[in-house]
Amino acid sequence: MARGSNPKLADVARASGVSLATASRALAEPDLVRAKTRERVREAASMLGYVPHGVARALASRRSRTIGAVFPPVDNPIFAAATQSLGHALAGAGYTLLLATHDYDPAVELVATRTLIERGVDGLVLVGLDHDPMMFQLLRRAGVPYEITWSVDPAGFHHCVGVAHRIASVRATQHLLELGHREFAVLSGHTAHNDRTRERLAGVREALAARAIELRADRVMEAEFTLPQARAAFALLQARAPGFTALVCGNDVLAIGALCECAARGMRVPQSLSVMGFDDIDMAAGASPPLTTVRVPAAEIGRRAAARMLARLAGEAVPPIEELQVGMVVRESTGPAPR
Amino acid sequence: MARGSNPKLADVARASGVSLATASRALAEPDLVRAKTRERVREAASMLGYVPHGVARALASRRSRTIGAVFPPVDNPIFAAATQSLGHALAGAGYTLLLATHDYDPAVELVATRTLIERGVDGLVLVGLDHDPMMFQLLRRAGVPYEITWSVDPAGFHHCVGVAHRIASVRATQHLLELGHREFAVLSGHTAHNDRTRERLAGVREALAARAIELRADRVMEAEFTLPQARAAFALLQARAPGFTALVCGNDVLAIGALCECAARGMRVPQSLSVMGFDDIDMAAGASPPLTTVRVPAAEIGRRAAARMLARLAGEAVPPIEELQVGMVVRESTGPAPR
DNA sequence: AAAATCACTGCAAACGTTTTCATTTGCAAT
DNA sequence: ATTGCAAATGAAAACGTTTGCAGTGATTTT
Repeated sequence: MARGSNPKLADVARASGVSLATASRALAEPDLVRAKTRERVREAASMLGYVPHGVARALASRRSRTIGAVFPPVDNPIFAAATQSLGHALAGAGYTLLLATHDYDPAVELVATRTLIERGVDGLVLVGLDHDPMMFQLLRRAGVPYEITWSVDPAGFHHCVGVAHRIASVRATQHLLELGHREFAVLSGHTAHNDRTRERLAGVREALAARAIELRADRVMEAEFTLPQARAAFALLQARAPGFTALVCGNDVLAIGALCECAARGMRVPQSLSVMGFDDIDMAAGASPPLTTVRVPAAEIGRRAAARMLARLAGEAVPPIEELQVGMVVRESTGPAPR
Repeated sequence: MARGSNPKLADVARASGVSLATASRALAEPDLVRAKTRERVREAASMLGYVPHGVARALASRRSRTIGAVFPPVDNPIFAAATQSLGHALAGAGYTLLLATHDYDPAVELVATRTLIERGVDGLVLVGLDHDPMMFQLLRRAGVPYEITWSVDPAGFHHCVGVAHRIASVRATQHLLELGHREFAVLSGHTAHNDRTRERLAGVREALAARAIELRADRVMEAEFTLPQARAAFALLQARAPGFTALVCGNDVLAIGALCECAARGMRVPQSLSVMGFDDIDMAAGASPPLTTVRVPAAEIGRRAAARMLARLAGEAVPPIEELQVGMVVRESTGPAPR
């Protein structure tokens, strides 16, 4: 436990007979010192087992090489994938990802963001546009650059990389309409504090309204993004307002939950009910029946967010808005409407 | 972008007419200053919108209130659950979780660990016992306390909180034996750099050996922990050495992959093949058929790891080893052996 | 040969806190 | 009033780097 006795840069400098400044440069900016000196310092460093003190470095240089991410729970596969690729891309550039999660609670999110800023992150990655108003004030005061993921800001006010949820949702609904469905139900995520969910729901409404088809209020149900909750919500939907032939789900987790419940009650998909997902998580292809869904490039969003942030930190100009394309993936959970 | 102009503690001190030291104490150790002074300082702080500079604080106090975690990819639901609960528990105690992931590559893991140590984490949470030998040297030199999760160290050398993979695996295999199965196959995770996987496989072998039942080498297959890989591996297993009636899987992801492939080829589970999982992820209960598996308390492992680490940092004595109980969850993917 | 340029190197001042130690203050007991 | 003591405060030294500026030779230019 000899933590206090860790070699510091001063020890390396002494061991290699150079000044602190030169030792620092030899390790951080190799081009600035003569090759021979550089080698001497490096050797001394590895000899002593020197590990730079990142905290001190951050204080002195006013950059921590750390990016914070404030995400919903990563037990949702799409967020797991995005954080994964985000972290990977950042690590490749010598940055570390500091991850915080918030359970869809804006207050928790605010605290987490504040904590990350205190920890001195060089940049932040957020999810969606719905935040406590204090968030943006906090971000502005701190002068921390941030990227918003998943959503794109129609006002063009924030840097964003995401997809057009509403349009994708319209397309998905149209797919069902083309199959002849007229009786719709929606298994949505909670719309409070979640603009993606709201947009997706709005997309369904928009597509139906365009054909003058009613979406009954009792056929819209909100549930948490977990399998058990989704099953329960679907059961409730069936009990409350049966008779729909198409179910549009806020995401794949909800859709797969619905499929599980269908299987459990011997309901045939897609013969008696078509189920549409959203996201195209890994599970979707393996579900039974394989889930028709909208592919959202989650990992790509993470990668792009990393790339954009790194570019901005390097002082490069980055287009404020980057919209990624989504695609319908038609599998076997949707079929012609029964009569 | 007025980052440079952020108020610092000195500004707060000046504004409230006290010294730097008193201002620091008023905010960090309220009991040490007179109530009246404390209020004056607090007021000045919120007036100015003062946000403490965590990096400077960490440097001066030699504690960062940050815990690092080096995990396999969190797209595996068990790790997502564990990091989630870990982060939660730490946040509740004013600590931040710094998460790094490593794709089951010991070299990457070593670099990530080193990075976290450089960042000044107060403690580390690792997964399993298989690590680059340099890891422990690094940890010892840095004097950073660490907790190993999932596995328990038989030698009692490290602080651990985990489960007895081998014994659980023996039990799971016995369950299949009791159902009359004699022809076994194993769909295992990669055993390199993964002691949990090896122990689980060893458990199967042990249980079979006890009944003098052979496990043919061509009936053991390793695959990555993803659905598509699992499906492919299962297909290969079927092609290479068909005829087994029981399939023991290294985890639920692999098992569900196998179930998907069974469904795709019209193979009836459990009538013609029994499938056994491991972990009891959310999906397991919803799979079709619902998966028989071994419940591993992933979230609880995260919580306990946090509690243990916090206790140790607070100087409390913590029993070095904590073994959590696992339980068989018998659902519908296992049944009597066909004849 | 002097001057100008260049590539390195070193000194010392940040960076924004916490914490030790000494000093002052407030208050109760003489 | 004085004393004694604890509680509250302040001055200044860390914490381990980076970095602006100045200095040193060596090398080139005039």
